[in-house]
Formats: sequence, structure tokens, C-alpha cells
Amino acid sequence: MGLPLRKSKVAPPPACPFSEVLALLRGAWTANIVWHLSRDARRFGELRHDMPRISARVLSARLRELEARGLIARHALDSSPPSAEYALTELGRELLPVIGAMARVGQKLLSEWGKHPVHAPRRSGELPAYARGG
Amino acid sequence: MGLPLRKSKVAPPPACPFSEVLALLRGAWTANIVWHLSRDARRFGELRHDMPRISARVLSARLRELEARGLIARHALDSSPPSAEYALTELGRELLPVIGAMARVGQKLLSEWGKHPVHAPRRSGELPAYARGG
DNA sequence: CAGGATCCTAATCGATACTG
DNA sequence: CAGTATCGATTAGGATCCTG
Repeated sequence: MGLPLRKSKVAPPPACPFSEVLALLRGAWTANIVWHLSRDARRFGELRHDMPRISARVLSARLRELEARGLIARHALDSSPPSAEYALTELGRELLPVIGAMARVGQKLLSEWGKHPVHAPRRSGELPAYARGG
Repeated sequence: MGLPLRKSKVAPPPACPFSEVLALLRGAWTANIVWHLSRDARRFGELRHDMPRISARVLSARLRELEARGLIARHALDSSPPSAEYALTELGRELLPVIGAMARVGQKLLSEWGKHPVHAPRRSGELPAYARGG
């Protein structure tokens, strides 16, 4: 018979609701949108310009999602042609420390991976595209 | 003719490599794995026990991915039946501040969403599964 | 127990075309 | 300009079976 399962020594996951934030930032774009709104309000087309590879469909979907959660506010401008402006709400600004932390760690990881080459997996096997050196 | 595009006023995305961290934590499970390794080393089966809904296939894939990046170390234990233990490396511990920040913000978001119900989207349209109340 | 192989479903996203 | 609708490609992840 094998080793007994150990319960987490000090504390199991002590009620850690970061899953919500992960779900929120899930997808390739949401965090980038928040980042690009961190300085000032931006219009739909400006955001597309800031992130040239996002499609209108996805940008629209993410913005509606963030709006539904109260993280951004949408202001329709009555100009011609019409435009809409998006801004972080106070609640949305709560996400900025997370993004800041990710940016700092990202720096560090990049510099480490620059020193040592990223190890190949032990055996050939499934690795997602972003892990295969693209 | 419409409003001119505004360049980001203060600074555009001033070189923010959080995309790497996002790519790293992409998927529903990677951050949880790091979290569960934050206290002490855990074996494969213990991690499965900690996260009952992860499949062996995905857990294995994520562990190999984190190992390939030098964020966790794998130690094969010579017991019978064989087992393997995974632990965060020093580099992997750099991720903990990010996860801590996510946990804090997650708390806050949950409490806000508890006060006001989450707004429905303005029109019926695509919302991801995790946004539809699951 | 650790984990690979296969099959399959659901979700994400880009491209394109179209509307107000 | 600010979106929406449709389509097809890619991917994450679960279930199941199988091996050392």
C-alpha cells in the first residue's frame, strides 16, 4: 500500500476566491482591455487601434462582459458618426494591482528564460501553442 | 468625419509583459496548481484530491508545462507503488504575489456583486459560460 | 499510484460581411 | 464609427481505457 494522502499541512486552500478573477481575466484579451483603459477612457475604435489583432466581435463581447460586471462604464457620445467611450469604474480599478503584479513577474520570468533556455518537456507530448516557442 | 483617434495620453502600454504571465496562467487550472503547491510539496494524487474536478490528463499536462518553464520541480520518489512529488521552485514562488493579489481582489468583487446583482447585458448576446451564472 | 493514448464536447477567437 | 451575424479553425478540458 502506498503513501497516505497528506492533507495540506498548514492550511488547505484557505478560502481563496482568485478563481473569480481568473474567470474574469480568462481569454486572451480581457486583461489587455483593462490595461488599456487604465490611463484614460477610450473609444471602441481606439481600443481596436491599441490592440490591432483583436477582432471587433471579441472586443465587443469582452466590453459587454466587463460592463455587465460593473468593471467598466459605457458612455455613448452623441457625435456624428456616433461613438462610445469606455472607462474603468472604481470597482474596475481594483483589478489594476493584479495586472501590475503580473507585469512585474512577467519581467522577471522573461529575464530568467533569457538566461537559461526553456527546458524541453521530458517526453514529446502535448504542449499548447504558446508553450512551443511562437 | 468623426473624432480623431487619440493616442494614449500619458503613455501607451508602456512595455507591459503581463501577457506572458497570462499565457502561463491560462486555462482553468494552472493558477490553482501553483496555489496548492504554495505551502508544501504535493504528490500527483494529492493534487488530484485537492482539485477533485481536474482530470489526470490535464493535471499531467499542466505540471509538465510548469516544469518545462522552471516554475516547479519534479522529484520521483522511489517508493512502491511509485509516486512523484512536485514543488515550486524559487522562480515559481515569484507567481505567489500575483495569486495573492487575485485572491484579494476576488474577495472584493464577490462582496460587491453580493450587494448589487450583476447587471444583465444590454441586449441578448454572447456571454461566456462563466458569465451566465454557473 | 503516476501518467500516456484516444475520443469527444464546448469555448474562444479571427475573418468577413452587414446594419444603423 | 460602433457594433452584430455567421462561419470555420484552434484549443482546453473531461471521460475512459491502458501501462509500468
